[in-house]
Amino acid sequence: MTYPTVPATPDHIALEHRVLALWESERTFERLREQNAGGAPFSFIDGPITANNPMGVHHAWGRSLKDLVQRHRAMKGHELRYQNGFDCQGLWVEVEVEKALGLNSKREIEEYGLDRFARACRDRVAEYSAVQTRQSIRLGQWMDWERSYYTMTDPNIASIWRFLRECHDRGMLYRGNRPMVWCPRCGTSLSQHELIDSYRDRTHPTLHVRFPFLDDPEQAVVVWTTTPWTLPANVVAAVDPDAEYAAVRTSQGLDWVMASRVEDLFGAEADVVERAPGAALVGRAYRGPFDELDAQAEVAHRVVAWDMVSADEGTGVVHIAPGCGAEDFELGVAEGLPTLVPVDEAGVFTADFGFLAGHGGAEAAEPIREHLAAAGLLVRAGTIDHRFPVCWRCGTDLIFRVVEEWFISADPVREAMIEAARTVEWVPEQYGKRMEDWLRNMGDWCISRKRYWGLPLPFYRAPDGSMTVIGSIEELRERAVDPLDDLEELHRPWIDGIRIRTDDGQIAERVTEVGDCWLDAGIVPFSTLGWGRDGFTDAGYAAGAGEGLTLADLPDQAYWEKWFPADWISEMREQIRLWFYSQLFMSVVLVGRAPYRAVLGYEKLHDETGRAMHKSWGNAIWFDDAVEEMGADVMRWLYALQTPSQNMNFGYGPANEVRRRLLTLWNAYAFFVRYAEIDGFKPTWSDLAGRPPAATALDRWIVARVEEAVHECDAALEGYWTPTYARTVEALVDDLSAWYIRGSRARFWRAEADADKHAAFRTLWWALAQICRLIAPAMPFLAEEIWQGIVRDEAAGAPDSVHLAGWPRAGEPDQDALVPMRLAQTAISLGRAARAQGNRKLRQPLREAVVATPDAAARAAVEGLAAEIALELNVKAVRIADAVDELLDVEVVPNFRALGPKLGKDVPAVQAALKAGDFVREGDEIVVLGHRLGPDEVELRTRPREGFAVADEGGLAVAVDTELDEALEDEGIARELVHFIQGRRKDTGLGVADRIRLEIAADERLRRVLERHGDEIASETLCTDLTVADHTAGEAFDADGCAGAVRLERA
RNA sequence: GGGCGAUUAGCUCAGUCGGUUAGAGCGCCUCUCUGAUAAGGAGGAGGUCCCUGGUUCGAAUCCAGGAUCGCCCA
Repeated sequence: MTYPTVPATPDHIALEHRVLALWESERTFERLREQNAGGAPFSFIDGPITANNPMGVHHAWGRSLKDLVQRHRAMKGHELRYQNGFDCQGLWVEVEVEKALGLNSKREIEEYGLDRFARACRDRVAEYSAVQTRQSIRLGQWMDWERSYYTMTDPNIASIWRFLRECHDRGMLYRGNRPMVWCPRCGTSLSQHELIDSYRDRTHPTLHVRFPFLDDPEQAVVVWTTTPWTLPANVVAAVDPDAEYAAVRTSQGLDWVMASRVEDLFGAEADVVERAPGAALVGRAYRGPFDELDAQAEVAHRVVAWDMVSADEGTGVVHIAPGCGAEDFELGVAEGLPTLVPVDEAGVFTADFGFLAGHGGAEAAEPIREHLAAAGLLVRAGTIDHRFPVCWRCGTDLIFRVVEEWFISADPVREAMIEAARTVEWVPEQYGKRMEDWLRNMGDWCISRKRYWGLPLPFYRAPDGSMTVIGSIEELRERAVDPLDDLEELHRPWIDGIRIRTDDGQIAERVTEVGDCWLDAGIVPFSTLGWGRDGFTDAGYAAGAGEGLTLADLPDQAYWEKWFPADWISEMREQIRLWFYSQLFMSVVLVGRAPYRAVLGYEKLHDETGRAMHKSWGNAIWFDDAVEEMGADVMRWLYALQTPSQNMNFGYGPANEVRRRLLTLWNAYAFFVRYAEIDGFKPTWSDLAGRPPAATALDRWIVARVEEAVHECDAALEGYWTPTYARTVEALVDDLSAWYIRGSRARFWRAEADADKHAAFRTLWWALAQICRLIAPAMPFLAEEIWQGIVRDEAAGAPDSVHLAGWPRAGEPDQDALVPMRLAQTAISLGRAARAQGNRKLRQPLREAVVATPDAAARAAVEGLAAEIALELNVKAVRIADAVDELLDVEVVPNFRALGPKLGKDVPAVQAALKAGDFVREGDEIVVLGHRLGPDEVELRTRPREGFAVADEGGLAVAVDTELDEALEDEGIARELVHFIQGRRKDTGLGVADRIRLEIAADERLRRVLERHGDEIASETLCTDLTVADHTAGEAFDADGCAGAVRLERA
C-alpha cells in the first residue's frame, strides 16, 4: 500500500463527492450507529424544517451546528436518535400551493376542491422534503433520513388532540372574540410571531373628519385616521381627559382638538375661541360619520376618556372602532361599547354597510372620502408615508378585525413555564432572559386558523352549544356516527364529514378551523417518542398523510422515558417565541417540565456586507450553488467559527478566506505524505492510543499542544460553543505547521533511518491523525480524506473511517513541554526583530544571540531549547544570560494581581518607587518602601540599552551580535548561493529529489567560498557534480559584490 | 414606554475571573524565507475599547446615566 498522491490544493468539491460515495458504499453511518448502540443516550430533537422550498444557506448554518454537536457526541460513544423532522402543514405550504395552482382566494380554493388542494399540499411536502434531504446529505449531515418525522401524519395530529383535550379538561380552552391581525387576501388571522419583520414603507390615504355634537352641530371634535375604511365602524371618539383642548374657529364651525396640536393643524394664526380640559368634552354625544348605515342604527356616539391618547400626532381626538383595532377593542370592552366589524373574511364590506357593501377596505377609501365631503364632515384629505404591517406571505396590507378564534389560556401555566425555562441551559445565556420575558408577557395562545391544510381541531359543538374535544383516534372511532371508510387521513375535507355523538347523545359537528402550525411542531417531543403509548409499532408513524414517506417508528412509553427530555436542541433565536415556546407550553401542560435541557440559539444570516439576503435584492446565495462552489466543509467551518449571538456575514469572500486558511492543514498533510512515502514510513493503529515516542523538545511540545487542544475543544463543544472549538483548532494547526514541521523538516529528509527520524514521523503522524479526529465533527469530509490517506490505508487495524475512530483521549498536557517552547518562540520572534533592527538578513549567519531574562526558571527552560533557537535565528551560539548583562537593564514591575490585595492603596507609590529604581534586591526579594516583595509578587523584566540590536517583551530580551568576520561572510555568501540555486531548480521545474550538475563561474572571492563550502552547497542542492570554471553560459549571480554565474542541468 | 443585545484597528471580529504594553484575520507599507506551501515568517503604520460619571490600588471588562444601531415586548 502506498500513500495517495496529494495535490497542492484540495479540490473540496470533488473530495466531498468522493467521501459521500465512500460513506454510502461502506455504510459508515450505519456502522457508527451500530458501534454506539447501547451507549449513554444523547437526546437531540430536531426542530422541523418547513418542507416547502429548497433549503437555504441559513438552514445550512443550523444543520451544520446540529451535525457538528451530534458527531462530537457520537465520537464520544453516545447513542443518538438522528431523527430529522419536516414541518408540513399551515399557511406556508398553502400559499405556495395556491401560487402553483393559480388560485387567488379562499373561495377559489374551495371551488378547486379541498380534497385536491390537500393532496397538492401533501405532494409539495413530499417533493421538498426529498429535496431538502438530498441537500442535507450533500452538506454532510448524518441523520436517519428514512425515518424523518412529518408533522402531517395521523399520530402527530392525534398527539395534539390529546394535548387539546387536556387543555379542555383543565378549562384552559375557550372561544373568544379577539381583535386579530388579519390578511384579507389569505382570509385568515396572523399570529403575533407572523408580524415580525412585516413592516414595510407604505403610502396610505389619511382623513381629518368632523364629528359634530348633537346638541350644537356647529361644534365638533375633529379626528384623524390613517385607515378610512374603519370610519363606518366608528363608535366613540376618545380624548385625554387631563389634556387641554381648544376650539378653533374654522369655515365649518368650531373644531375641538388638543390644544398642543392646534398650531400643527391650523397654523400659528389659528383663531382659538375657547379652551377646556378634555374631561369637559367627555360624555358629549356626536353625530357619527355614517349614521345612515344599517350597521350604525343602534350606535350612540359620544366622547369618552382614554389615557392612551397621543399628543404627538393626529388631533388629540381619537376615532374608536372596536371592531377594527386592538386598542379600540380593549377600550370597547372597558366602556361596554358595541363592536362593529365592517368587513368579512375577505376584507369586503358586509351588506349592512349600505353603499360600501361589496367594496374591499382599501378601495373604499375614495367613496368614503366622497361621502364625508358631501356630508360636510371632511376637514382635509391627505396621504401618509409610514411603516405598515403587511402579510409576510403575500404582501397584502394587514387589517385588524375582531373575529372569533380558539384560545388556550396562558395564565394557568405561566408560572410553571417560567420555572421550567429556568431549568434550561440557554446558550447564549441572555436568550434565557428573553424566554422569561416572553413568558411573562405572553397572551393567551390563539390556536385556530380559518384555513384548510392543517391540524383539524378536534372540537365538536352540539346543537345546545356544548363542546366535546376528541382526545384520540380511538375516541373518534367510538363516537363517530358517520362511516369512517372515507376518512383517508386526519385532514380536511375528509374529517369534516364525520359527526360524533356527545356523552348526552347529541350529534355534533366539527368546527371548521384548523390549528396553528406551532402546535404541530411543539408536540414533537411527545408524538415522535411514543409518550403514553402501550405498544411499539415499527414504521408505524407514517399513518395518514405521511403514508409512504417515512419508515419512522411509533415508539412506546419506555422509549419516551429513555429519550425525553432532549439533552439539546438548536434553532434560530426567533424560535424562542415559536418552537422553543410551543414545545415548552405543551410539555408543561402534559408533564409539568421542560422538554429540553440545553438550547443553542443563533442569530441571522446576512450577506457578506452585512445586509439581509433577499431574492429581490439579488444578494441571496442558494445552497446548491454555495455547496458546489465553496464546498460543504468550508461552509461548515464558517458556521463553526461564527459567534452564535451575532449575525453572520456569509458569502464567497469569507469562504475564500477560510479555504485559504484550511490550506495550512492540507500542506501539513501533503508534507507528511511526501516524506512518509519516500521513507516507507508505516504507522500502526495502536500508535494512536498513547503518546508517540518523543525524541526532541519539539516532539514533546507538539504532543502537549495537541493534548491541550483536545481538552479545549471538548470543553467548548460540551458547552455547545463552536467558535472556541474552531479557533482552538486553527491555532493548533498553525503551531503544527509553523513551528513543528518547519522546525523539524530536516529530520524528515535525512537519509539515515535512525530513531530520531522515526520519532519525527511517529509524532507528525500522531498529531495529524488526532487533528483529523478533532476536525471530524465540523469538517467531516476533509477529516475523512486525510484519515483515509494517512491512517486507514496505512495503519494496520485502524478504523475504516475517522468517524468510527472516536474522540481523541488525551492525558494531561505536559506543562514542562509547553512552557519552554512558548518562551523559545518568543525568543525567536524577538531575535528576528533584533536581526531586522541590526540590518542582518536571516541568511547571514551571525556569531551569537543572547537571550536574557532575570527569571531563573525561564532561563532554565530556554537553556534546553538553545539549539532550536540557534537554528531558527541562524546564529552559531545562543547564550543564556540573566539580566545583569551589558545589553540590558533590569526593571522591576509589580504583579498587580498579587500585590493589589496585599498593598491596596500603596500600589501606586510602590509602582512609582520601583520604576524610579528606589528599591533593594535581597536575594529573591525586593525591598521597597518598607515592603518586602517575594518573587511571585514582582516580575523582573529586561530593558534594552541603547546601541544594541535588542528586542524585548515582558521578561525576555534577545540581542544579536551583528559583527561579521570573513568566515561568517563567506558562509553567508554560500547560503545566498544555495538560495539562488534552489530558485533555479524551482524555475527549471525540477522535482525535490532530482540530482543536478552545476557549473559555476566564480570571481576570486566566490572561488574561496566554493573551496570552503562547496560540499555543503552541493549537498544542499543535491548536486552530484560541481565544477568551477572561468566562464559559463549560466545565469549571473551576485551577492554582496561577490559575483559569478551558475549553469545548472539535471544529472 | 419597558426589556435584551451590540458599539474594540481602514474592514470583519476575538478579548475568560477587573490586573496596568488590548489581539486575530483581511487590507496597506517595508523586509524576508522556501528541499511542504498557490503558502509561510518578521517588522511597521493603524485604537478616545461609543460618551459621561461612579466603584476600585487598578476598568475594554463592574455599576449608573446618556448616544447610536439591532432585536423583542407594549
